[in-house]
Amino acid sequence: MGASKTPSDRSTPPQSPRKQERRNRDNSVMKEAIAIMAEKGYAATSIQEVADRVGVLKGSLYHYFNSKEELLFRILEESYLQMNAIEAEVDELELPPFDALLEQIRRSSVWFLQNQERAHIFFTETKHLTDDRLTQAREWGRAFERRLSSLIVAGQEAGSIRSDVDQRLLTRFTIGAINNIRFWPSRPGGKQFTVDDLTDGVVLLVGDALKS
Amino acid sequence: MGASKTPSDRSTPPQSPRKQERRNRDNSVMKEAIAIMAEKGYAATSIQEVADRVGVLKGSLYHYFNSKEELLFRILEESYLQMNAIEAEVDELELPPFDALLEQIRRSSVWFLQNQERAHIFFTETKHLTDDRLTQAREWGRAFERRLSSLIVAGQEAGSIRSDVDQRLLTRFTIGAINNIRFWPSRPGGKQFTVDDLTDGVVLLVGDALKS
Amino acid sequence: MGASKTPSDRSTPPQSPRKQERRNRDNSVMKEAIAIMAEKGYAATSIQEVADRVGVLKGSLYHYFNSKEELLFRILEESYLQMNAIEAEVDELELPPFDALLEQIRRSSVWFLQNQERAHIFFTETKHLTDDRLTQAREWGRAFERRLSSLIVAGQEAGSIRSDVDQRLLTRFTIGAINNIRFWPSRPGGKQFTVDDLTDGVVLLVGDALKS
Amino acid sequence: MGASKTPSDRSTPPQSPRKQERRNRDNSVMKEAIAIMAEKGYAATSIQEVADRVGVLKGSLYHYFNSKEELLFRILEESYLQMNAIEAEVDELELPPFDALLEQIRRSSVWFLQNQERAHIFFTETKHLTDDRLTQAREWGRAFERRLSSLIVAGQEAGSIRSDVDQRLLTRFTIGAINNIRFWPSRPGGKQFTVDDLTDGVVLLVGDALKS
DNA sequence: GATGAATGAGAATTCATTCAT
DNA sequence: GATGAATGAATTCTCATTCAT
Repeated sequence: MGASKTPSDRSTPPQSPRKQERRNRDNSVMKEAIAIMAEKGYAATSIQEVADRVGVLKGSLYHYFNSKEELLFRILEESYLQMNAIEAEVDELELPPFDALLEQIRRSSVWFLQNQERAHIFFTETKHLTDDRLTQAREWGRAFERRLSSLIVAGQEAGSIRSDVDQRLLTRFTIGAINNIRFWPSRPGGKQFTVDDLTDGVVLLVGDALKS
Repeated sequence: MGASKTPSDRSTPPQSPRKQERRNRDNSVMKEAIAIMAEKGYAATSIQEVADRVGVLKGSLYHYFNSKEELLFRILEESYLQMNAIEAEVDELELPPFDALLEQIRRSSVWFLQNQERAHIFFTETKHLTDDRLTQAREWGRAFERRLSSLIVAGQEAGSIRSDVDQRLLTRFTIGAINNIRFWPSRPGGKQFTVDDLTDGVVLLVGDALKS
Repeated sequence: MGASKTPSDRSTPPQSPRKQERRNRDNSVMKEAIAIMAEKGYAATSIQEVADRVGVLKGSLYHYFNSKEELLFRILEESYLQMNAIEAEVDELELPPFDALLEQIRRSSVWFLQNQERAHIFFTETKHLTDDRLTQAREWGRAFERRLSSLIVAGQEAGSIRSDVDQRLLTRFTIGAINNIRFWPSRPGGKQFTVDDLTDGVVLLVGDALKS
Repeated sequence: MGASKTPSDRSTPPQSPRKQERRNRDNSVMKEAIAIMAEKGYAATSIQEVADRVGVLKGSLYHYFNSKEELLFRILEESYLQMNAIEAEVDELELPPFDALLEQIRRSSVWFLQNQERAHIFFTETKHLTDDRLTQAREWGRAFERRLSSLIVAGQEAGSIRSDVDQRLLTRFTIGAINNIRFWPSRPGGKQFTVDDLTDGVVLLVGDALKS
């Protein structure tokens, strides 16, 4: 009956020196869910599939989250927290606006490149949340935008950023450039670029586009 | 229009002075499908919902397409054909590379802004195709990239486009900027930008970023 | 795979004498659902089971209702409407209060005995409704109670019904007697009582209990 | 109230000062299970919910019972034992049949009113038992009926209870009246009745209905 | 072309129960 | 006794698709 299961099959270790093997599924659940959702999108991702990859029955996954939507929310939240931490780091550098903006672009880009799947989900799947979760996640996005916007406005006031283009357009242009960097490494074949190659690229290009 | 279900349908015109109704239905199917898929994504869009909006029963939709995937493919194909037509128009102008690139950006942006939903689906839902349809749609995207790439390379050779950044990065940067313009008008409140405002913006910014 | 559809396949049945066999499932669905829910209770009744008895796949049942709860509501609603019609009939007789009450008891009892399953569900499963449906169903019950109550009060005022017991107790006692009649025929073995035997019984007993 | 509960069951506690904690948990399990099952019904009651209210994890509950069905059985059994004790008390009074019957009604009613939830479960959820447990619980119900029946028959023979109605109908009428008293206090608003008000009511009404 | 009942597969979720720790 | 992860089966509901009429 059942499909093997026999988790107690061990027989080798007599006492029990490692009491793991249980808990860390939580990480595994997040990891697999992120991988599948990034590839197929939230709606096309089935709990079954996540369970298969984690190696548990689908019902068991509900020990780790209460609903598929909550799982998505957690993924989004983690991403937000990490991106938020990056903002805080840049703040501490107390750079002048334009430099802060470029530093923010650089660090965000690095994070996006190192967390392509998370980043993709963040920009793509928020719409599947509902109610409070949707409200909150949208607020995260807005906060990110507000922040870039205020750096840009400050740069314009300081004269380091061009003023012949409306700050809202500059902001969206910049956000777009950052968001899109997650697609840059995609096409394999041909020599790969390093993360630094890519980030240097965006920073340079966006910098030249925005400077006054 | 709204509800009702075409009450004028039966009995009156014997021959066929209204071949248009058929056409209209067909257009209506595409239109509603685009609206819903842009909003919710392909996977979360149900045929039922499209049928409701069109005002037909679910089963009847299969007179207009053979499968949901084919419907998606048709949407994508239409978009591709229109974007392709734009490329052809730009070609006919026989401009020097950099100018051709900027003109291409401008016209693509206009199209993206006027067809936000289509554009969104194009960049977002291709992954849900399978087999031949997937292969073909991917090829469309690659062709678009190749074309921009060749303009950029030509511009670099002509000295009008910067050469201190790898052409592949310049290409992706440019594509990203175009793709992202579909999000620019989003936030309502505050004065709206016209399509021209926005296109002038991208062209200016990308131009300044790429010029040598 | 794709294509096909073969719309010209028809050819076999020329006229088609019997066009039934399809629609009347609706009655069948209600009937089987009532039987099972009366026996096991709403919560322990599975859609699967209903489908099995109706002879369709479970998914197909959703052509007949939108949710299990709606199915329950429909059963309850039908019962309510029938019981309501009985009240109206009694009203038309324009009897003095006590006689009206007894007539109401008699006719309700007949209905309860002839619709034991429905009646049982009505008194037992309302609690599984939610929101608006719950509110409405509760209101039905309250209306039934209010009506009996007003007949009893009128009887008290007319002197035909005892006044040494609070009318609310008389009302509940009467409702209880009616509700419980659905259990009277239960135990088989021994000679069965006819519906008339049983109704004569309740009317007589409740009448003697209430008369002044 | 209370009564029995068989506190002397297990081997007289040896030492252990806070053996009560255990007892309390056990009581708490019964108490919460009764509350939830009375409200939602057995089938709609989840072990999870009981555990939540008790303040233990789901799995831990299985120290207190072997299965959900056994839990139900225990609830039913407790009720039966208490009702049985009431019968015994009435027996000891050695009253003439009709008086014994009324006394039985009175005391049963008091118990039902003071144990509404238990009583409700008793009359409502027995059907969810299976096999031996079902057989036994049904026997309890039948014994209760048999007893009332024999009092009624004796009353008829003694001439104190009416003989113009078949004793089986009188029995069911009486049982119904007792069973239903658990619903009498329901509707709040307006002045509440005391337990005595209510019991006096049933006894009076049933008495008048049955007397010869 | 349109209808609408039916299919069959699969979705998310719940749940009683077990068991090693 | 208690924990909590896991099971395995079942449950409600959804959906793309078919097809006789």
